[in-house]
Amino acid sequence: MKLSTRGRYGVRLMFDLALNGGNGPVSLKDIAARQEISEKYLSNLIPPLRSSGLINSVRGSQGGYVLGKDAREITLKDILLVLEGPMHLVECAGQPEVCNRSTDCLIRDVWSEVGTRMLDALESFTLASIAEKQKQREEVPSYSI
Amino acid sequence: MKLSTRGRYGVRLMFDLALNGGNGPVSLKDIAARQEISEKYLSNLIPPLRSSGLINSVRGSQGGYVLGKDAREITLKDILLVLEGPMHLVECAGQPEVCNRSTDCLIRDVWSEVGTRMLDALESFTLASIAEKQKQREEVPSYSI
DNA sequence: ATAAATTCCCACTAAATTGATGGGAATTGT
DNA sequence: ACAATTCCCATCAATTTAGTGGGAATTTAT
Repeated sequence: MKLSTRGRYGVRLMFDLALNGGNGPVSLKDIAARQEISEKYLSNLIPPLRSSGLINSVRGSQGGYVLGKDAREITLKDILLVLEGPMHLVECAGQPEVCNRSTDCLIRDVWSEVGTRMLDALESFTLASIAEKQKQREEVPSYSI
Repeated sequence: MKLSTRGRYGVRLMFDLALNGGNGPVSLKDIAARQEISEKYLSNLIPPLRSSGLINSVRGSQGGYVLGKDAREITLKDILLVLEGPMHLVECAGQPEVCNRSTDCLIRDVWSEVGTRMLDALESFTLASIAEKQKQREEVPSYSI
């Protein structure tokens, strides 16, 4: 039940875009450098992010990527659904026809419930809200010695 | 982010025990037959379940397994933790030392929060509560034609 | 005693998923 | 023209997961 690197790196990519995308497109090279992730690996995450509208691209020199919509409207759920596929805990959560035992179908309801709560939690975080927290943290001086 | 078969089958095994363990130990063979899962595969799940106290075993002919404690005290979280290991969404959720970038550490808090909510959801289901739901479902006549 | 049923414990193989990399064509600003 | 980029093909390696095999030990029933 671990999140794959694909999902984790994707979120960092998007978060980096949210923080650094203020003035023009940001190149993958820059993101990769800041996040210390192989540019090559990140490039694999681009197509799904782009085709789902979460990012837009600008080709050519000085090109790069920008968020496809406002950071307040992009949630972790959005990003992870695109990169990890439907996040049902079990296959049959969406397709009842896979499951023909009654006891099993009962348990399926349980998985659905848990999955829903998980997705709700993921949906409650937007790129903007995470960035906001970050800002607050930087403002408040540390009390440690 | 799918649950592995290990976890799913493990829950079904435990649920089967909760339903059929009223009179004496239940053999793996019976569980495997009812749940339509290879007995061999199920046998792999036994050692961790046993060493964690979720089940007890009775060896020899007429032997089998019984729940290690009351069905009201066994949650899905208990079962999945034993079979799938710590369910942090990311490695560093428990060990901050793995992560040395501030932006990353911020996101780590997010993963922790989501993980906590997920575990809370899993903890809210006990074998007894699931069995109870099952009973209710069987009592209520269906209104479909 | 013997046989049958059953847990228990070793290890191994096959399949699927995930992580990571390579190379080159197309596009665009300088 | 050139350099910086996205873009799109594909491949390889590593890890995890699924599933199987065989036999020793234990206990009950006959």
